[in-house]
Amino acid sequence: MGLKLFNSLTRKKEDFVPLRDNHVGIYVCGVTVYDYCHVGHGRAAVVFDTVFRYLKHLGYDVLYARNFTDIDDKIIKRAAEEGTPWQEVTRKYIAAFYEDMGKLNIAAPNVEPRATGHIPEMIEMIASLVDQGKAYTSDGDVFYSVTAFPGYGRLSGKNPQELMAGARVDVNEKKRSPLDFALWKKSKPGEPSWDSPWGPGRPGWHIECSAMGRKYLGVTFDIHGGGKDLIFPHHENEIAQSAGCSGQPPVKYWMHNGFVNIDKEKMSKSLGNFFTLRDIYKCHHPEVLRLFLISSHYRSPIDFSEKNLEDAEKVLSRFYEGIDAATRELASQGVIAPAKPERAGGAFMEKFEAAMNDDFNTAVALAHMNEELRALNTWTKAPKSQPSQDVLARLNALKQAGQLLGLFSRSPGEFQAELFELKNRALGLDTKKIEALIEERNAARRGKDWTTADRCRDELAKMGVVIEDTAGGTEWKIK
RNA sequence: GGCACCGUCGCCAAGUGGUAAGGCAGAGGUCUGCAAAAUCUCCAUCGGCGGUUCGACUCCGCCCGGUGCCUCCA
Repeated sequence: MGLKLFNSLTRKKEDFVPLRDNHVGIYVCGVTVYDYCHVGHGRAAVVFDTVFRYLKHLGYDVLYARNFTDIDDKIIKRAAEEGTPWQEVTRKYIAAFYEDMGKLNIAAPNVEPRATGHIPEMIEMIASLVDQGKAYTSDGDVFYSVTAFPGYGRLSGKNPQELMAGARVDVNEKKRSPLDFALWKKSKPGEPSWDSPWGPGRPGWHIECSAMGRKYLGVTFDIHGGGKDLIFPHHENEIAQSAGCSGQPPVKYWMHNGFVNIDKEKMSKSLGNFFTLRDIYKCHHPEVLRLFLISSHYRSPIDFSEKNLEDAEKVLSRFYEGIDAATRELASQGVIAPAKPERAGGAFMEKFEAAMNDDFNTAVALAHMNEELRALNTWTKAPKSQPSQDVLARLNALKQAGQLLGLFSRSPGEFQAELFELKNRALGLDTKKIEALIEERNAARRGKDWTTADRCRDELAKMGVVIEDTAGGTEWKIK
């Protein structure tokens, strides 16, 4: 059974068939670099990173492009606010993007084009549209004439007539129709500008994706992704431009991820209810955030809350601990599990792939992983129940599945240490005191002085420390 | 107002025309001096009302409740 994915254009789940044999071209709208990324940006990045990883896992030769919008009104505005050149604004936030997204274990796309690096390509497309009579110039601006494109509204399910009627669009005398959108914007004095056949200016937002998608992936490519909020007008306009230019549909499958909500409301700048990734990282492990983000289907809205992150942390810790315990048990039998799992098979992998093949159903994939973890734990407690080579294969499969989802990027030890660090930042625990208490308790236990032993444990519990007596000694962690 | 989408156990979250995955929390058991961890068992009839059907939570209609898009937005 092959991959099926939901195509926003047809609103149906479709069999995925690449345009060119084994090659897949995928373009995802990145971010406009004028501020720090929030959880919503994180979700989009995680969703398409997971798609990217999984397509490669299926054996496709994937070419993944994700852009940076590094020139637009918001950037110019931010530069003015910060009193810095606009190039400094984009430099700063691109660096922040890599830092924040890197922690989410987002793999690098094959190409990361920037709008400002592709002005000639955009100008060429705009010129072509003007030549074809599908765009017009107006006082130094160039607009796309939406009425010239018969399929307008198909992706977003909108009717141009109705859009026109209910147009709340700004009144702009330069435009022939309120629905027309800018391909090229005349620059005001002091604003960044590029020379063009229509005078100095800068590109409109939509044209960059059309130009860069075409340049790197071809006139028609396989998958175009982005957040649901980009469907209209951004992607609708992109189709109009690209198809208007070439006469060909630019994209075969459109994929859109759902929003991150806070109390059922969309997380957004204007509502002010957003959390930046770097804020989250102050209290939560990035991989916990990633697990949270893939714990529901990518097209559904997902409610961001402290409780949900805590749940995700418990799940992730359980995975790491189970993998760690199984790995140790195997090692004790002289079986060494490789850190990087090889290509795995087996019943579990088949179920995992079936889930992922069903429009990237990560929630079901995780359910299978939980079941497999339970089986693994059962073995760890009773190692004679299965041959260790079989267990090694199962462990490998579980790790591989997790890594396909961008999880298990650390060793169990690293993960525990990072989690400890994070939690201890708030508690500021006195490690020496904890170890002294544990020693006191163990001394009491040796003397069967259970009252003292329990008192020590209660005291530790009050500090937020949980202890665990194992065969190898007493271990402790922060609750 | 127009167009979409959603409403599944206390919480999170899959799913389906033939009687509901998984996680958290909870109850009980095993293990443990006691715990913790792990494991086992238990724990929902799917917003409401009609209809279609041999059979619906899954299809249709209406109602109630919630959200999104229609302006920049992942």
